[in-house]
Amino acid sequence: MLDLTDRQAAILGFIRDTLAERGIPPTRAEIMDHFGFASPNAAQAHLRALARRGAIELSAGHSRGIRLSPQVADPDTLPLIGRVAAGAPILAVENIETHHRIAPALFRPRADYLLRVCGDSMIDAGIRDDDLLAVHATREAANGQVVVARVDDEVTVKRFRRRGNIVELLPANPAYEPIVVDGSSQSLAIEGRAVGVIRRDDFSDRP
Amino acid sequence: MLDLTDRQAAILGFIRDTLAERGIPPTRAEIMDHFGFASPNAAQAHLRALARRGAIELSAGHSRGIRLSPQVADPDTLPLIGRVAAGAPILAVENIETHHRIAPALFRPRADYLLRVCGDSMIDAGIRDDDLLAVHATREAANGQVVVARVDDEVTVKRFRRRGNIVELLPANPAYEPIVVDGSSQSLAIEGRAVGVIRRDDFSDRP
DNA sequence: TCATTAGCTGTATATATTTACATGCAAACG
DNA sequence: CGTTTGCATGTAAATATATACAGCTAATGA
Repeated sequence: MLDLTDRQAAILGFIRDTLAERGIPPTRAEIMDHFGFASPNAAQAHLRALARRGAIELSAGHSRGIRLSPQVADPDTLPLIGRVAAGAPILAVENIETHHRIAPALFRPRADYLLRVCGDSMIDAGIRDDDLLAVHATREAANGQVVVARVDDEVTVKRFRRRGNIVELLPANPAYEPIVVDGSSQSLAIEGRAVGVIRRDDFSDRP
Repeated sequence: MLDLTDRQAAILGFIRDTLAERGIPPTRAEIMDHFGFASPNAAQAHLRALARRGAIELSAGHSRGIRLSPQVADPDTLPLIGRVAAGAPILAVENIETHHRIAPALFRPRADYLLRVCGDSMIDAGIRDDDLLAVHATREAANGQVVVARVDDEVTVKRFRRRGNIVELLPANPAYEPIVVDGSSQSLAIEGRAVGVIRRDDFSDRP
């Protein structure tokens, strides 16, 4: 995912540890001491490498100006995907609205991201407009599971059903029609499986 | 709780904000700039005052050596309440099944605990058996809101409606009857308001 | 083979940061 | 009434910190 060398991973680990133990990131000199470097510049070079790889962000001119990037910072956050740009991978940066502090392991299997649900086509399955759907990223789906699918660049949430060569994407709402994909005229890709839902709502019956 | 002056609370708030926005605590000079002080010593004096009151901890000789004390740093877990023992306060230790890593501030107003839902009496409001209901602990409820209420030692989740002296607790499922409390024969206590729901489920239509 | 990258040493310096000291005013406390 | 506390100004110095420059070795890929 981030493709760090062992050494870089160790430096990143030290930053994480310092943050956890002292509440502040380390200075170059502290990194130097911890790893036994003879020059603060060794630490500086590592930090720049980590920044280049997106593991950390550096803020110039400020002491301890090191911040862990969101994915690295807290393994207990999930990116929230809003409107998915046509053609872009779901997890592309431009689709990420924000990160929420929710342990991915709260769900089984583990959630990889949250997807904001648009429309009420799955309402009978208890999935409502504006819900945050917890999604496990996988290409595989079994009949009856609710999946995040991409049909001709359009991302949709539906119940999956395969019959021989034909895949049906079934809404859970009588007002909607099933999507039938025969594999030749349209392209279909399974992006993930729904593993949970989060709703922020006071359930009030008055607007 | 901590008995801070307004000014001290403002300083503490700025430290918290800086931490949230930049990932590092502010320096004395940054505090000075933000509040328009003419001297970094004003900030220094405030920090010492906050440390004396236990709101923060200072580590001498280190830049940005400010850390929020545990009580001040907002906790990022919510207790999960399972079966509520008769007579015990909801948040009593014996009711807490476990803690889940979910930011309380993900919900508005802030969630104080999660309650495992038993039964499907609120299914038409999208609250299902075994869901985790995010609850904001409060004694107050407005008509139409979904509340956690205690009627004669029994804890239940229902929609709240008051008509004069009579309170109705309405299920969202035609198979159930409303609970009517007239305030004399039965005791009623509002424990909190529903502010969200978390479901761990793959939504599969097969058991 | 040459450019690039990772991973360092060593030196130097500008600047960021903490922190002590001296001082003042107003309000609260015993 | 004297003392402490909250809230500041103003100055100065020690020290913590970031960061540039110059160079080195070994491994890697074009």
